[in-house]
Amino acid sequence: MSRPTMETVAERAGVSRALVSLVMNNSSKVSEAKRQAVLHAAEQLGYRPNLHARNLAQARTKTLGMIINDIHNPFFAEVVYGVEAAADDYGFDVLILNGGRDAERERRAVETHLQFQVEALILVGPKLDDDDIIRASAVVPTVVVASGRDNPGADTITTDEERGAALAVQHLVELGHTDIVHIDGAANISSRARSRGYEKAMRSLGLEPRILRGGDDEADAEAAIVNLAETDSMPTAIFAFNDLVAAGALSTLEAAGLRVPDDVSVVGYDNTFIAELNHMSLTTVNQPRHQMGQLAIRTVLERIEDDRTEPTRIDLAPTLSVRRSTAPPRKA
Amino acid sequence: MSRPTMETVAERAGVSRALVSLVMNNSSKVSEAKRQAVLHAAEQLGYRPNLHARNLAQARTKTLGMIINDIHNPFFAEVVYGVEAAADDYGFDVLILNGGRDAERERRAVETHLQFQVEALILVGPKLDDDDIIRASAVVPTVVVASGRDNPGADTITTDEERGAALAVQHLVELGHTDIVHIDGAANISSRARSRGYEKAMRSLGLEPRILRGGDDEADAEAAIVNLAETDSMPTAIFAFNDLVAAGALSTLEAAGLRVPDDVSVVGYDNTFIAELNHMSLTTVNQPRHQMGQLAIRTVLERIEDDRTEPTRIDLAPTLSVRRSTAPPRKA
DNA sequence: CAATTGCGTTAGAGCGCTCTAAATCTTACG
DNA sequence: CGTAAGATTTAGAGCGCTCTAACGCAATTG
Repeated sequence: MSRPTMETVAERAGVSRALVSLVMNNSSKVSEAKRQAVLHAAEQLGYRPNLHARNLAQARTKTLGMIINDIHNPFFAEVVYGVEAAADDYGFDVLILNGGRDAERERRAVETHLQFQVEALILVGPKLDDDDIIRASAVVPTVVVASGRDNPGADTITTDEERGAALAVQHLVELGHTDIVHIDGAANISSRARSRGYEKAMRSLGLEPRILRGGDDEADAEAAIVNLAETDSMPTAIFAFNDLVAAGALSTLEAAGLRVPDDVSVVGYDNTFIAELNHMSLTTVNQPRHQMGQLAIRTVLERIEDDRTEPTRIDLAPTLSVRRSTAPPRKA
Repeated sequence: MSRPTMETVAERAGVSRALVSLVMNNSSKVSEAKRQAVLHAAEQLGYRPNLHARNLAQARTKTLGMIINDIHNPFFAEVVYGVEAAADDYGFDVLILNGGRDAERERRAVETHLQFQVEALILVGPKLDDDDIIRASAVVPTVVVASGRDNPGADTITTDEERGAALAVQHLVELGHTDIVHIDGAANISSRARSRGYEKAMRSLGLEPRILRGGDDEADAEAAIVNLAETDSMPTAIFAFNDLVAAGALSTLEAAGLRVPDDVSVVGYDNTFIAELNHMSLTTVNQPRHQMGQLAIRTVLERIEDDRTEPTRIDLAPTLSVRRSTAPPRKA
């Protein structure tokens, strides 16, 4: 009652196993008659090639391993779609493993993928440290997506996050704001670049930067804003580390009786789903996620084919999506 | 320069290939000395067992195939976490494939999983039709999660969506509402059960149901509400098909100058991420997603072990998460 | 008509691993 | 010291597939 094999199909079709193999790989050198016979037999038996056997026999698997930082986070979903679209074009399967925001789990996921003999590894927003990435890329071509730092040994696809932050600042300044506070991402991997971008942009425009410690979600924003309201002066605009922090800012501000954007403008980062909700309508910095996913695949596959050895780094340009959470400051 | 095999390790450690195999499967009948020698050699060579070879040699793969309706949708993420946690306990790997809201892609994903010889299939909110599911479950034990209908041949894990809708109605009625409109999910798979639940609950409380055609996202809600405002009478409460539709209702209502919950109460469904945002704070029906994921694995694995043949159906109880989008109706 | 060509087909080895059965080595006991 | 029992180790077949080399046969050619 076990599954039919090529042998079974061959017998039924009255041909050799090798011929069945040729048909399955639609080789051109099979007579139409035999091809039909084989296909028919396969159909009848519900035959399905065993990928493990095939992968073992060929030296390759035509399979890519992708690890996503956190499947919860819709930011990564778009990248996944880009990856899948491109992989499809090249005829590769993509196996997805969930990192679950945990470096240890990611490490195990890498191990699993390697045991599956994937031909390349795509790490989306990895929690892994440099050593892990070096180790992985020593075994198989590796590309890191959406993680700002340099990834030794691996290809890297990111956006210029400093620039993204600058775009946000620039937009606010153009609206007339001069008192702009940044709530940062604390220990988050992208936090450094975004804060730096904010700070540089402010200074270059002759404005004084003010950075508050935030985090990566709503609750973190609340603390920062309460602090602002109580001990410090309220600015006319806030540039948040990401959309979630911005969402937190929105509700905390409104709870404090301040209106967005009339009293305070708010800018987020990532252009997630949340920012798009009409009810939030958050001005935010956008990263071309789909394109990033596609480029990741192209880069790494081309690396396999041309066996290039030095890693590439591609920095894409972020853009600003202006919505209704920003407006000129209230006239003093 | 190709990867080391068991043979390589065996040679280096001065033992037979079989012994290496025993060590890799940490068998108890290996002397400590040899075990160390083998582990050491493996370490030095960066040896990694080839899963394809292993899967071919054993009759089994210890791998499960999961297909997610849409990786964009955070609703499913929680289910994934439940599935992964449970699969871990049983020592199974879970391979994730993205359905991308497209039946055809899901069909291909099933095919891929079957070729990988997964031991069971977990379909989360599938777009597949009955025939597809019957076909799949004829080949491998299959469990469907979060898809209300009966799935012939497959195990099913859902919540009682009729009951969920009733909870929403009940809550609104307890607050004092009598004029409650439902914006449905149009062709969406869960739409029927939720509308039916709404309708039954209304009637059993002696109230007249009013159902408007919605859809599955924000834009669909807008049309429905505009219609309500222009040609029909505005109710005091709206029960939306899901959180996204509810979010759409929120913004459309506010754009029309109506306040939530002062003028109109709004209830969503699914308790996603969005509902939780402070700024939205949506009262919504919750499904125990994590538990659903866990149960899916238990059910299907137990099915493998006990080789039970008739499919099981588990219906979990939904609960209501009350937040700030609902309140007593304004006194007339 | 024998020799050559080329297409369609097949035999058989081999991919890296597990598993059974058998071989070898220890240890213990009379 | 011989031998049986038990503990380790190994040889070798086989998992389902691909791939190379070779084979059979019809068509072509001198």
